[in-house]
Amino acid sequence: MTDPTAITPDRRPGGRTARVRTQVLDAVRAELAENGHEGLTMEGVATRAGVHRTTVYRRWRDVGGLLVDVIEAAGEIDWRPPDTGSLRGDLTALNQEIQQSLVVQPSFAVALMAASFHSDQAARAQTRLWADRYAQCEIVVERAIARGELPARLTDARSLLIAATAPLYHQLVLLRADPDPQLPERAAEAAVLAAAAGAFSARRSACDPGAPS
Amino acid sequence: MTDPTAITPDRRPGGRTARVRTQVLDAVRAELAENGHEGLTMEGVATRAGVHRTTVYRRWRDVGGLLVDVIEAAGEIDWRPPDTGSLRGDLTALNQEIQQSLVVQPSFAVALMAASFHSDQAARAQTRLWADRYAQCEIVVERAIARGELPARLTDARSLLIAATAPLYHQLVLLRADPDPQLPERAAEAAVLAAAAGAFSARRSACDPGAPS
DNA sequence: CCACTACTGCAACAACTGTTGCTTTAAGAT
DNA sequence: ATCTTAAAGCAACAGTTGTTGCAGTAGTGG
Repeated sequence: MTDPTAITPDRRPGGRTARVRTQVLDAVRAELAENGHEGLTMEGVATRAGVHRTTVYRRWRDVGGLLVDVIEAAGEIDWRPPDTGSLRGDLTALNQEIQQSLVVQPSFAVALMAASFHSDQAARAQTRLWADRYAQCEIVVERAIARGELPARLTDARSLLIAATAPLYHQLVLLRADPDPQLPERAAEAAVLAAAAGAFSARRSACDPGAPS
Repeated sequence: MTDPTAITPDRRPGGRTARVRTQVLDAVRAELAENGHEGLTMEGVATRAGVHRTTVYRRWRDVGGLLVDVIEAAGEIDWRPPDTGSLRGDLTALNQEIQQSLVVQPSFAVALMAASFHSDQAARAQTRLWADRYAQCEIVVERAIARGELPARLTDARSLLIAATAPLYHQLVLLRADPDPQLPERAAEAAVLAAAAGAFSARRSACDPGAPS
């Protein structure tokens, strides 16, 4: 007999269960792309996935649960920041990517942001995803430092990246301005100039491993 | 007899009608503050306002309609940007105000942003409100130019203001980072340095009255 | 091939949301 | 004071959302 308290909790990851999961997640993405995050309902997802309502309710509980799963799946695709040979070029390319993802209609990225206001779970999942992305981007700054484009080691990569990218999100997501084709480059340029002038340096934060206590 | 097609459309702005409106809008603000934008339901607002559901449905149609009214009311309070004597000081103070409004729990500002994803009407109303606020802030840049802190006339006020304030919204609203007491000053400083280095200058946009075609 | 049971499907249900026709109240005009 | 009618209240209704008990299906291990 199988011990119910064993480490293996008698789950069934294979076959139908897995198939239903992909069907449902695909349906979520499709609904999200088609109707925006407004039109994302448990009912709609279930119908499109060819699965019964009850199944979706039981396995994902609510819309937030669905989004968490989708967001985490999005985090698994491997992504590399651009490498153009200059900091300004890298940041501009990065911003263009961001602008692209925010401008396409319907925007999956915007839908995720909007939806993350719905559920704490989804919000946390998205925060994790973004933290990962920014961490991956730090290499851009490190390369710039290695090339001597920035004051050595005195630049806080995260702050620089935020400064470079934040205006895009602000304009397109929060202010809902019309996309400006020059903005990616201008925002990147401004961040580079600020960095060269010594902003983003010597951030006295909790995680300063170099400082002898 | 009163001509029904007269300019006066036989509205009744006074008395009960006005009283109901303030009751309902107060209720919206209270619900928003208490339960966040999630807990904002027509039913809840009506009950709290001591008014019947149908009344709220008929006059405001849906949650978006309620928010439009609240947002427009918020635009009517007169607000002045800080005036500390220096660009850096002004922007820092402005950012501190923004951070304050985003950090207080529960945040009315965040609730409005979250809610503006719900309805196009609310989104448009909020866009208008924000455009007003940024327009009001341009005086801060103009004063700095007048003081000679910035390269004369070559600075696009709007871009500078966006660069200075965007990181706050990005960190606190979208990334949901813990508030950093130094961020308002650092973001302001970075924007000032970038401006001094000539970013935000000579924006070639549609509204360039000075250029002879 | 068979038994076990995790997972899904189904159907009936309660709760909530928004609508509609009608009645009642009270603001504003005579 | 009285009349008119915009606006609010009321009640009954349809549609939607989420839950629950039970029955059926199909992985998984023997």
